[in-house]
Amino acid sequence: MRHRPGPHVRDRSIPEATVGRLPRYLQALAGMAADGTAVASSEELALAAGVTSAKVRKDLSHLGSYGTRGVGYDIAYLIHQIRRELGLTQDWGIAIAGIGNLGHALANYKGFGDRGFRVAALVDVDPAKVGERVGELEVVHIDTLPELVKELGLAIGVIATPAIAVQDVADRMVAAGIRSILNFAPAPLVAPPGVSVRSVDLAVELQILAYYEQRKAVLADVRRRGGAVAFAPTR
Amino acid sequence: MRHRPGPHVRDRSIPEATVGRLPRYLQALAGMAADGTAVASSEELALAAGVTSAKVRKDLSHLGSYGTRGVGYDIAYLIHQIRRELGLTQDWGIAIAGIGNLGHALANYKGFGDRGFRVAALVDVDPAKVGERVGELEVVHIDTLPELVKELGLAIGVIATPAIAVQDVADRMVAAGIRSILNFAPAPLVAPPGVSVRSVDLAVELQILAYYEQRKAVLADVRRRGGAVAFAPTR
DNA sequence: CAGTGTGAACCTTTTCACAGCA
DNA sequence: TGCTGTGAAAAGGTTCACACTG
Repeated sequence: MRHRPGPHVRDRSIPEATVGRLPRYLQALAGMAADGTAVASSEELALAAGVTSAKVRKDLSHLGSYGTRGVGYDIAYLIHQIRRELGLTQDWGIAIAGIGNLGHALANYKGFGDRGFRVAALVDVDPAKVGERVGELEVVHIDTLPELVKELGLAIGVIATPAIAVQDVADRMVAAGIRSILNFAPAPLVAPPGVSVRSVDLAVELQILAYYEQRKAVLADVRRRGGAVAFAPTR
Repeated sequence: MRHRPGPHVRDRSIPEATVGRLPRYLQALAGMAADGTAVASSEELALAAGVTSAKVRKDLSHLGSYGTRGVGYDIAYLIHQIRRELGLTQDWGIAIAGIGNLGHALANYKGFGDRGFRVAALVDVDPAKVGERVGELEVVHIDTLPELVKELGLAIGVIATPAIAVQDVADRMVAAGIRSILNFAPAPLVAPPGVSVRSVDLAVELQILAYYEQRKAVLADVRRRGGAVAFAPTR
């Protein structure tokens, strides 16, 4: 049950896999624009984004026909269209919960501001953390989240707490009116329907690499004995 | 061209999607074991890991038949099997390159040590950073990477540099003998075949959330006018 | 008889290959 | 002529449903 468009409601949704790649195209296009390039073919864009040209064409075709046959895509125009599609024409206020090592790093991370996200609030449960200055912000107690969300118009919450606190913090965020959560803590999280959640677990990424690394060792061994092998995926 | 097993070489590879979930099962199982539970059904494990029970059974079936019909899975035994499959019975030495905000946070991140990864080296190109102590380690110049890799037996490199430095750092890592790279910098990275790469871009995750957040607003609008809607995926 | 293990159906994503347009 | 846009085919992943077994 992914799509149930009503009568006369054109389905404007874009495949999930494509949504996941649009930010990378945006980044690649920004690099080209900075170099003064005006037009890019699907082949060039694919190279810069690290995917195949067929994927680029298929992905972009979901946004509309923004290319010119025989020529390529107008970079500035395509950047605009992707930004519009991703909803990056407005800027998004985000709240970071859990101001430990990772929370600090996220609060200071330049990459957010550059790409339309404004770190607008830092919250923590620990009274000892409250009042600490991090960059231009002061850490406040998580109890004030409901007011912050209303006053600052926050839509996205980032969780950088220890695993044990995840569900509690997520519940508080949802209660405060936040409807999108990015979770960095190594624990799953349940949220009511209508709230989007993405989880990034740093150790999980390493464990996946370890699997393929180990596999390479095993395969090298097999190969030495005369079997054929295939390389690990690189995503 | 993913698989080309030679004659008499049984294909022991596990689907990529399954590999991506095994670490989560491991985590869920660890939690259950800590609670003193001895056996878990696919239903219980699914709940704890945030997936469906059919997925759990299918995923685990790729490892072998480690469950008991009518009963469930022996937690301790299953943990052992998954750890073995992921290659977590050995511990992996990792090198972190780029000791800025994010590099600091990663160097101090407890979650790595807890799960079989040992941060064994911190490197940077900036001479001003060299010599700085972070936790129990001292930052050394990236030029010493080849010796570090050999002496410490490092296999995995983590890149936490600015985007501009990514490719250079990756090339140095590969030259030094590292064959798995986890990249946190917001730039794509090309590596020779045989080197696995995973990229995690914090701003990309936010951009994906922004898309669904924006979409919810649009859909709420459509719904108000009488159309039917579907919710954004929550992965 | 509860719950695993697994074919088969279904859905999504990727890749192919080429018609059609600037 | 060169490159986009897109149907059609192939591959990969998920869900269903039930035979089988401890």
